[in-house]
Amino acid sequence: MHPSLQMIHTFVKTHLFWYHSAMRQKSRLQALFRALADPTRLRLINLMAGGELCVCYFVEVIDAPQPKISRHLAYLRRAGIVATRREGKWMHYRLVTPADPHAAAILKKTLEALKDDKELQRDLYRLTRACCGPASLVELLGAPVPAFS
Amino acid sequence: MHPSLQMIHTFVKTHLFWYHSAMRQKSRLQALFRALADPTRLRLINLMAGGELCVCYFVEVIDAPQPKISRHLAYLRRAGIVATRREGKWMHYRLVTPADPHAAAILKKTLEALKDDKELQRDLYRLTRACCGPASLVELLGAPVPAFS
DNA sequence: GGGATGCATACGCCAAGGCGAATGTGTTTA
DNA sequence: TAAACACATTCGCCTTGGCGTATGCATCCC
Repeated sequence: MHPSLQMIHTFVKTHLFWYHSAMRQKSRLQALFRALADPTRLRLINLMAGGELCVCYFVEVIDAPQPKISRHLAYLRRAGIVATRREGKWMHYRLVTPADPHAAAILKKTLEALKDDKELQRDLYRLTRACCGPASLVELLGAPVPAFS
Repeated sequence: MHPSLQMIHTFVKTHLFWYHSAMRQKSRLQALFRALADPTRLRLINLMAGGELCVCYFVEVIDAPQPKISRHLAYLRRAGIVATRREGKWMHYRLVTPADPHAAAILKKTLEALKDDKELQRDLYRLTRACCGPASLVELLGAPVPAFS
């Protein structure tokens, strides 16, 4: 490869995150499956199925270190499955429908499957407690009330 | 852990492959997604969609070293996505429907998605040539004629 | 402005798994 | 029975990505 092209490639690989991840994926489907092939990410997706949530709820419900949650959310964002919205200190994450209709259909089926999982149903229960129960994050931290279904 | 239990666990982990892989998977879905998160395996699955095939066709169509094909087929077998049938020297691989109806639905959607992929359509074209075209595997090696649709 | 809060990223370590090359195993054929 | 064939497995190397820990960055509050 020509030196200047090598430099460009190195720059792209180092700095342009989205371009880099787009270059690496052989197919949209493969990227989707890699994103779904992790238990924590499946839990996150299941929690977002009811509507957008801010990170503190994920940390509370999943009961994992915050960097772990953030890393998985970043992975989902790179895969184009979730989008973010900033509201002051809080970052809200929500599911987005993939552009590829096939990927969208597979993600939809996946969400239906997650809905039937016992452990993931417990996550949703813990989410309602984190939001609305006694000593909820809403009143403890002033966290924004999620508008989940 | 009690020493004897540790010994059992070590034995299981070393020798009982199925049990080990079953222990490791947090959920059926995660195992399915890991199996689908590879371009070669997606190509294999797409080729099997029309019916069972023996390994030589995969090697011919994918144009990859035979051990690579065998390794990916073994991965799919461990994931419970394919089954095998021996016929003399030849090993036939076929798709099987997962026991979990959700996994089955997702796999079905995936197969539909693969059907629309241009590159994978070229694989199917190459398969017809490998079977039925001039200098096909059927007449070169006496390979069994696949009964694909 | 300075601390506190909410979240993101960097770093080092480790396991999973993909690859080519070599070798092993089971079956047919000569 | 030995060679040929079809396929499976093993080995060493490397990349991906998961994790905890520490740190960086942005925003809000006093």
